Amino acid sequence: MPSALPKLAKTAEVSGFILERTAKRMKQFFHAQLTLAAADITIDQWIVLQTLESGSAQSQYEIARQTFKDAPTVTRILDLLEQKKLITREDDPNDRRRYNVRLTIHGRQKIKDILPVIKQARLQAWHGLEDEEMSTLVRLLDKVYDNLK
Amino acid sequence: MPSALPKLAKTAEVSGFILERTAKRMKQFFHAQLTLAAADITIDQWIVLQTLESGSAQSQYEIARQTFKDAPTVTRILDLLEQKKLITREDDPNDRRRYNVRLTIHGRQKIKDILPVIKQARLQAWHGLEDEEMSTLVRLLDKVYDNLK
DNA sequence: TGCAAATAATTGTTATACTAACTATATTTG
DNA sequence: CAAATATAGTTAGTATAACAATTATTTGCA
Repeated sequence: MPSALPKLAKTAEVSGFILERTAKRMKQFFHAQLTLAAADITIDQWIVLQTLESGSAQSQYEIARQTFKDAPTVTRILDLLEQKKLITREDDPNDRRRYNVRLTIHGRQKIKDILPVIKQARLQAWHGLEDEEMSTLVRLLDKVYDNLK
Repeated sequence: MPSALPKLAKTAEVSGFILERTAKRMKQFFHAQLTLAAADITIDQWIVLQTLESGSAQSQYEIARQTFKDAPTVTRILDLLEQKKLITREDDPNDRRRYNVRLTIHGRQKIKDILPVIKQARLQAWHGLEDEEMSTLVRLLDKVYDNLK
């Protein structure tokens, strides 16, 4: 029976596709929930806001690192968040190349308003997955991630 | 011990992030491999080419459905592939709204040239994952995908 | 038959991503 | 200390992606 090898190759062929498809759908879904809630921010803007929420101000470099976005992308997302008055850029007194990016009060309020929407969306996304399945999924995805470093 | 519930919430919080991170890295990696091989196409253009490879000409609607891209995205990717003379759009004699999209000889050659690069990249991406792990991953991703329909 | 609804594709707008090139400032090192 | 190098951030160009609106054509049904 010569089907073992072809089957393996076939799996590798579709897995990348399934991965991308799911990630895309997830993004679409969260984006749709934000639109529905009239959140007036995108999911990527949300990711940046949430990164800032931990407390202290952060450089754009640090934001890029934590969100896995690149520097130009962070620049533009921050431009939009600044327009919406959700963040400010302050000059860093110790390094004049840098900004310290901070949430405004308005930005903190936005997070408070939107968090329930995000939590609800997460519930739906992971519905029916056991605890153990979740950690298996994360473990396998991390393995792939490490393979591509 | 009150850690069971928080741990669950925490997992749901990071899983979407891990999923997106891995999908993004995968895309970056394949894109980098194509660039390295001077393939002169992007990964999304590759996905469309590969969809066309099965043989018969296809409508843009069909390409969109199979690749999970939307119609405008397919239109623009095909514009680029047409510029590069890798595909042609022929009028469909039975339905004047449609095009039959076909690979050119040049397009078929491009696939032949690039396939080894893609196969090698797949090997690296899925390195160290058992057969069973692969199918588990696909099963779990599909479950999430279905949750978001 | 005739008209409303559905379908295929395009165009326009906004956002994200990658690359490259650029400015300004800091750091290293010879 | 000065020159080379590295780092932080921005700008520009191209590609992908979602959404909405538009055009042309076909289908469905009264």
